[in-house]
Amino acid sequence: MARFPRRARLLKPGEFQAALKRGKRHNDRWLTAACVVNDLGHPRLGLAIAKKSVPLATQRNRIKRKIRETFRLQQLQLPAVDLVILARPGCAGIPAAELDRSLERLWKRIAASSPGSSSD
RNA sequence: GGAGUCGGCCGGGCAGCCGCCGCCGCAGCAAUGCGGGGGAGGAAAGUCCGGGCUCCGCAGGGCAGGGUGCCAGGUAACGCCUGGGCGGCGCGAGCCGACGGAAAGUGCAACAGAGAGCAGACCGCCGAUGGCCCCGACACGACGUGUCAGGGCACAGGCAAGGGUGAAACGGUGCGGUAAGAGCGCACCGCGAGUCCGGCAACGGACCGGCACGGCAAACCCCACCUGGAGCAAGACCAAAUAGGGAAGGUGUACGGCUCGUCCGUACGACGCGUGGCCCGCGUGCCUUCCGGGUAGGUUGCUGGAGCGCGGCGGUGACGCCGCGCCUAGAGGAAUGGCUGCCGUGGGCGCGCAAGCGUCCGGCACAGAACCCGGCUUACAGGCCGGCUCCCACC
RNA sequence: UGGGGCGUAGCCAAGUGGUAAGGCAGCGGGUUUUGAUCCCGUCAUUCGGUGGUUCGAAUCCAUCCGCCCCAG
Repeated sequence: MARFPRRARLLKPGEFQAALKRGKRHNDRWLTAACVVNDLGHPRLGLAIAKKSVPLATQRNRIKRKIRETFRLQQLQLPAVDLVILARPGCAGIPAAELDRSLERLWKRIAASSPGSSSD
């Protein structure tokens, strides 16, 4: 069952810093993913949707929900990495389906980049 | 039926599956699992005001600084709200107004213009009075003087009505008046720190007075009232690792003593650096335990409150009082979502005389709690309810 | 989330009630064989927007918009 508990998230500033500083980056048209391997056996997600890129709070929330939902559904196919998703400027008003396609491309690239995917 | 105006309210609905965040119950050492129940707004926004709460400061009062500004009331408080006054807009219902003081003082007014503040005379008007010139009549006396009547000049002087400048020119209109004019006089309007009456007051009415007192206080200012500073990243508690602070104990060598012990006394400390050694100088102990401050991190503040609903009473109203009922988000890199079906609603297209039916839509606003309230302001697809006004038609 | 600051030509900016300084850049001209330098001229229909006060607003007041900084 695809759940999304607290342990599957990045919680502390240090964890974000580590992913952003040492992580490998995957860029798409609207989003950037920075990921670094962890030793937990499952992936963890952190979101950094800057106010500068998406000025309206309601749109930031919409994007974050969409990312979390697809992460929830895709996490069994992902390797054990800490990853931070950043919003790039200009993605404020894009339609939901466009965001879905962008996310799908990202998940595939992350899954392909690291050989050992989490199996449980 | 149309146009308008004011007030109140909603701002998608119902299901199914999969998730997210608190709370309660049960099980478990725990992680967690199962069950129940809850989970964004009218603006949650802008942060423009006012409070609560917390810490800091503080005897009281005043000054400075800041704010408010017709009057009265409401309120925890307000720059908010209600009622009233005055002014303006509208046929009207209604709407709008930073709306105290310019007679406390100091200032400001470019350019234009004669003159810009108790001013001024450019064009102009007059020239009654005085002056000069022309002419006539009369008197005296002999070509002059005087008196009177008429005409002219614009010299003295008078005027500020009209023209012109300006945003603004020292009350307005009319009549009288005058040489021409002028509040010089009168009527109405305006004005007034006068008197009386009504009103808690703002203010209004009547009478009286006389024409003096221009504008700007979102210029300084005066008057009245209010006002300490910072903010939940406030503040409180627990508290690693590392470094440093304080306290206690232990830890080196030599000699001597005896009750021969991890004992007592005395002396030298020891190590590193500066020169290998000495003197000298500088620097530093090590180990154990405890204490205090305190970082990371964690806990708390954290949601029951000037609360919401209904009813009654008082008040024109804002609002207040009483009774009954209800519990209604508390996250923390941050939940309140995803997919699907049906309905509602809007638009396009097709069929149909029409009602309507079918189909498509990546149509259905503004927008997301972060300590909590009261306001203001700004954004907002569409829709519902009620009061009132005006116009048209008909009975 | 809270606190603070700024907005004047393409850029840097002065001006704080009375015709919007100055510099760089640009454009036109002059000087020079040509270029650089230098000289002259030109460049603000909304002083971020909208209302208001005033005779008059970049300036004073209200409100909205945009940008930047600080506090983890």
